[in-house]
Amino acid sequence: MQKARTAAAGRARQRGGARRDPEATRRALVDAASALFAERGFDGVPIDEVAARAGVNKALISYHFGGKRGLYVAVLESVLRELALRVKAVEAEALPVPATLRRLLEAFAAFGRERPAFPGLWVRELISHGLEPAVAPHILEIAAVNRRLAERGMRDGSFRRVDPLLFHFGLVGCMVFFLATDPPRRRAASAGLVPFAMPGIPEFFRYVEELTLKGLAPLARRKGARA
Amino acid sequence: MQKARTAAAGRARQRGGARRDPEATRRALVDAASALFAERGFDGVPIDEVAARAGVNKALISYHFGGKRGLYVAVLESVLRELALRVKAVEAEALPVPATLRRLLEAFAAFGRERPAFPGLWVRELISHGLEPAVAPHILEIAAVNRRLAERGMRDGSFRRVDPLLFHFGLVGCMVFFLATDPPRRRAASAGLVPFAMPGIPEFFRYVEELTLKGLAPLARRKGARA
DNA sequence: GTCTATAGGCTGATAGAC
DNA sequence: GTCTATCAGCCTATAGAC
Repeated sequence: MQKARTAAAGRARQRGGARRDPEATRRALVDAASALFAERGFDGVPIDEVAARAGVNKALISYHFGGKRGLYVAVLESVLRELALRVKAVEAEALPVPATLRRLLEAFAAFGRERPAFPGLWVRELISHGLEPAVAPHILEIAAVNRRLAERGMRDGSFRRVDPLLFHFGLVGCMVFFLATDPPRRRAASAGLVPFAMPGIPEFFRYVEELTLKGLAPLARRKGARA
Repeated sequence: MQKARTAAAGRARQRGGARRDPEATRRALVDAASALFAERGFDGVPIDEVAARAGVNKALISYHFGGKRGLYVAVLESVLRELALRVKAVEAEALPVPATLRRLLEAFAAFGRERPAFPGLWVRELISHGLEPAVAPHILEIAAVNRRLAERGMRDGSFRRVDPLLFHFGLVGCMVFFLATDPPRRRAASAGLVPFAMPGIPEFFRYVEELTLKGLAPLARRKGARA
């Protein structure tokens, strides 16, 4: 929890009207909302609680973000921006295709590890409200990285002919779904609802990596195609 | 929409107290709720509306299902039961492994076509509330079918060594995620938020089939391994 | 079993002082 | 920019008549 900073900021501004640094207020709100929404979803969190955790007044949510939904979108936007950044960083490493694929998987896995509740938040948003225009650019950037990877793979002989868009959706679909359902899967396992051990994220991601590499390999096998 | 039947039932019982067939009431409620929840999610639908659409009084929801949440669970249970039934029917066909895989994909695709909003409903539920004990058996049955398929594939040489559970999650993860996000993807495309044509369900499912078959094929290629 | 009517809780938003 | 106070809306659950 990065709650310490937030609470301190709240205390610092505790009394009095127009104090200072509206940007800090916005950030405190986004941080608090980020944690809370991730845990319980949009409908599960009253704005009073967000304001309390941020150490600011709830009226400020309307003032700065135009309402609860506006704050929510700001949260999504900030997190997805960061993910897109990481994905682009992987592309910039300019490694061979199989290594890039692995680094991409790792980037998503790391993201899921650091913010375990966010993939679920994102999937719910996508299903419930569709692609929010404010976050669309980040999503498109990620898709573009994946598509370029597929194209490069076809060019250099790592992959056979494949639709880059299908490649993209297959890859992120698997990953995001698994990450989003990991917390509930873990809970179901602990609750004894399931008669087997649930696979973990690293295990599953390794499977996806292997499946992708082998499934897209050209018919004539290449020396470097092993996982 | 199967609304005709529902509305008729409602009209038929329109006036008076204790009328007849409580089972019909329950079914009308589940049908109405199924459509409404699928469209707008649990929080998006007031029970008044469900009752109105079912042509019964809203108090009956508490009476028969113990509240809104109980009705919701009944909806999930009924739909997942049907999906599990279809999946088991595919297994009972006892076709060769690649054909079974294809029929499984088809069963999911058909399900998504007939109830386009349900995959989204299910994913949201999974993420928000975890695996509801009432539906867990159906989910486990589906997983079991997939696991047995993987095991059979390894036995008869269609597949190389693979963890059946990873196989299951990879397969349903891809499918369910794609189905759940298909409606919003389509909307995003119509809204011009995206600079390319979105792939359709049949296209994507064919890709998954091919990727799975080739990705899991033993190193020594087999004659029947082509899609 | 079904319906009517009502209560009670909670929530998001704003008006207006500082 | 920030805070206090308040409002109006909506939703679920139930008591009780038929």
